[in-house]
Amino acid sequence: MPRSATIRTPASCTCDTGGRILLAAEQLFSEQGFDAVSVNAIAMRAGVSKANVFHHFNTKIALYLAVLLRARHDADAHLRSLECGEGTFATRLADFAGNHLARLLEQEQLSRLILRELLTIGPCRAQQLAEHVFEENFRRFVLILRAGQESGELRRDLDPAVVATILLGANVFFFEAKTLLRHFRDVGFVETAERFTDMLIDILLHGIRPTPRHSHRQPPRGSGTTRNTTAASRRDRERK
Amino acid sequence: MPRSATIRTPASCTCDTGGRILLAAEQLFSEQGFDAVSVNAIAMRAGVSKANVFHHFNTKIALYLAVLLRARHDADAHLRSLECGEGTFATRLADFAGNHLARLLEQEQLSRLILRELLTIGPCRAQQLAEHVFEENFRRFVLILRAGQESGELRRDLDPAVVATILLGANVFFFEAKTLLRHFRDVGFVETAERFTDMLIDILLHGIRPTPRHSHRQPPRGSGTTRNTTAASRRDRERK
DNA sequence: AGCCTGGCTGACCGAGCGGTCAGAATTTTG
DNA sequence: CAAAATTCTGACCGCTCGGTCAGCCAGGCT
Repeated sequence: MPRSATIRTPASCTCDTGGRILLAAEQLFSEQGFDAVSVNAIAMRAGVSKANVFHHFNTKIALYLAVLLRARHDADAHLRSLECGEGTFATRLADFAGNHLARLLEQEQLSRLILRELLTIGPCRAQQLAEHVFEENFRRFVLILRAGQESGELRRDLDPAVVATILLGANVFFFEAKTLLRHFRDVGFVETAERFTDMLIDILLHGIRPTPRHSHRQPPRGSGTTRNTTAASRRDRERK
Repeated sequence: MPRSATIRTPASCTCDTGGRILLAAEQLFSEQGFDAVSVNAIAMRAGVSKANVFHHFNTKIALYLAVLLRARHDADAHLRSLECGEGTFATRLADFAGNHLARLLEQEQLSRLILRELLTIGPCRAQQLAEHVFEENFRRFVLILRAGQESGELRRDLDPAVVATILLGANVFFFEAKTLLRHFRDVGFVETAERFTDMLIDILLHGIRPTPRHSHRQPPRGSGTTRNTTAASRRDRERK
């Protein structure tokens, strides 16, 4: 039995051959999609023979599943590492939104891979896998929102799932369309994801209609030096 | 010169052979993407021979471009037909959001096609075409928002493009993820797009934090008979 | 030494791909 | 009616695809 029947453990994969294949596959799949990438191309980028790819992963689709599986593993590990329970509702919301968008952007290839999978309808391939990926984040987020409702910091007449959809959708669309948005006029917020998160949270919290609080601070457009920390120093104002 | 060199006019395409091919291609491309669909499959669904497909469209990619072109034509025509200028800012916003989401849903296949195109990075294929599709809608929307700022119904310290991104992103994500969201618990708004639009506009206008206005109307969860008209009868409350 | 085992490879296979072409079938034109 | 033009098809081409297979080669064991 020369073929490795067990799925390769997600860890320990940058030095051995299987890891190189997995890495190459991740890059190519997310750049061009499943169908457009040939096993030969993966083998060439990994610096091995095509037959060797089939030696490590029985079929092309098994390799694809391994890539998706590793994506899920990484996502879970990263998000769980910053499992936050402290802070006000607003700060937790901003933290979640900022971290979610940051992860989308820094794991650009995997994000595209999963979003592409989302568009492929039907019970085919690994849709349930992407489902698991999303459900974990979604539920964790809904929990934060529920807590906000119980503490009185979030309107009780809102469906938390709708709020979650709006926030996640804004982030995902920002990610999907940023190459397009960059070419539009009227758009100046593409390069700084933090500014987008700030404005998103601001809009979600206060709405877009004029209020006495917002009518006076007119020029927040100047790009100051508000950087580095994700969401720690930006919530000086507005608390409770 | 047997081949039709000129691109087929988008209209007049359900009876003649070229139209049948175009229709079949639109369905298959949007279901499975460009690479996963063979010309043979398109020909079979259209009920013609493969060679006949190449008789009407010189190459496979020319056929793909024709499909995208027709999508843009239809989108422009439909959206321009309801070019609204009357009503308050809130109603115009709700109208735009509702119509945008309705079009996403009713033209499901084409929407998926364009979103998939959006995920394929690089200067390849017809990305600039999708760019044109989006830019038209985006600018029209930003114009509505600018008008709201000038009339004092929208905060002047907000970047209109950010507001547009949030709203469009919510709709697009609702569309993309609705098959997934349906399987989640905590989610009960998937089947009725109108309810989602209502809550989205509500959140955008008023924010998610408790206000005296919203603290009393607790149970909007019951699914009444609020249907049929897109956004005409729903703005009885809240005006200026 | 011999041998075995597992990672690895070049050569190969059948299938299906996008695309071509000569010519049949049909319609238009004179 | 016949001729010309157009629409359409079956057979075919070169090519690449996912996948297979016999065997090479290095290292560990006895």
